[in-house]
Amino acid sequence: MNNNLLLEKQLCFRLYSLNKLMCRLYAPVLKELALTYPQYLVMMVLWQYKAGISVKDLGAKLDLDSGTLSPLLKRMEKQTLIKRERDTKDERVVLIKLTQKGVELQKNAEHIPAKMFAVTGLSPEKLQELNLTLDQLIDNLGD
Amino acid sequence: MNNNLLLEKQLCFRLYSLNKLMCRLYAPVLKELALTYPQYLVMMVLWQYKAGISVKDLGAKLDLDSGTLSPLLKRMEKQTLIKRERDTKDERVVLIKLTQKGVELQKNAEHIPAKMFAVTGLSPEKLQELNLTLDQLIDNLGD
DNA sequence: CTTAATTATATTGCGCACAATACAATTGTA
DNA sequence: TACAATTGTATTGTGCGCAATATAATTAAG
Repeated sequence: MNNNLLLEKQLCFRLYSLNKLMCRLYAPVLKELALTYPQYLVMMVLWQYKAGISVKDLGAKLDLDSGTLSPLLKRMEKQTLIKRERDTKDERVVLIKLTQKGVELQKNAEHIPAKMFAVTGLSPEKLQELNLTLDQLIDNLGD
Repeated sequence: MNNNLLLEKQLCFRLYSLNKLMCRLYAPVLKELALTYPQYLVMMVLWQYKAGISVKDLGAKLDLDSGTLSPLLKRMEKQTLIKRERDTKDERVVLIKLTQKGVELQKNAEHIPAKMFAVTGLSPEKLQELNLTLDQLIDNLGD
């Protein structure tokens, strides 16, 4: 009797469950900023690239394609968090830039990382070690 | 300048990325069984509970609610992998049972765990250690 | 200069996740 | 025995994630 197909044995199920748990823990915190979880990830990139970034480069950072990003960015534009404008140098490129509202939202987000770290219940050392292991795994899976 | 909002620092982003990478790695393997990733998780539970299991208990094992499971199970029923029948003891309960086709599919899935372990590039010891850390984290996040 | 290939983005369709709601079956309580 | 509360499942609507396809702009090759 082969028992390798037990749910409890699967690394993939742990990652699947943890990702869902994380999303649920972030949801109420992000609701105060009127952001979804993927939108929060986009905002983190944009807060880092305040000069603007193309959809392509944004997709490379988040590992998402235009099929996901196009509608997501349109929703964010409707909330006036971002602007979308064609690059005059290359009309194929759409540049994403924060609006003033989007820039200012960062102040309301700066408390989040510490708050979320606290709920993990991990020590800083253990978190650091886990992050390194996960980075190695991401690398092995051919990111 | 607060740099805690960098994507690269987030545990949650690593879990988000890894879950997506895992899904993509499983997709071509599961396509041979005509299963999606969540359907594969459901099948693993059903292969373990061959006598049948209620939607509620299935949802408890997978941490999914009826809003996700109901349509998913209907699609699996349409593929004749499962049967859905009301419990005569309590008509509110819907029992999920494998069909003969569903039972036999297990043979075609037994090679998957070893194959997926190989692509992680982790040693058995490292995998074991990671699984324990993730279980602890799942526990801390209040599963 | 033309035309073929490439690139960047958008669109469509499908399958999850999940909040919110609805509803029928069961249980608890007076 | 009424009838209120609870339980188990289904439905609706929104937002991803991604494969497949389309299209316009740019670049490459001859």
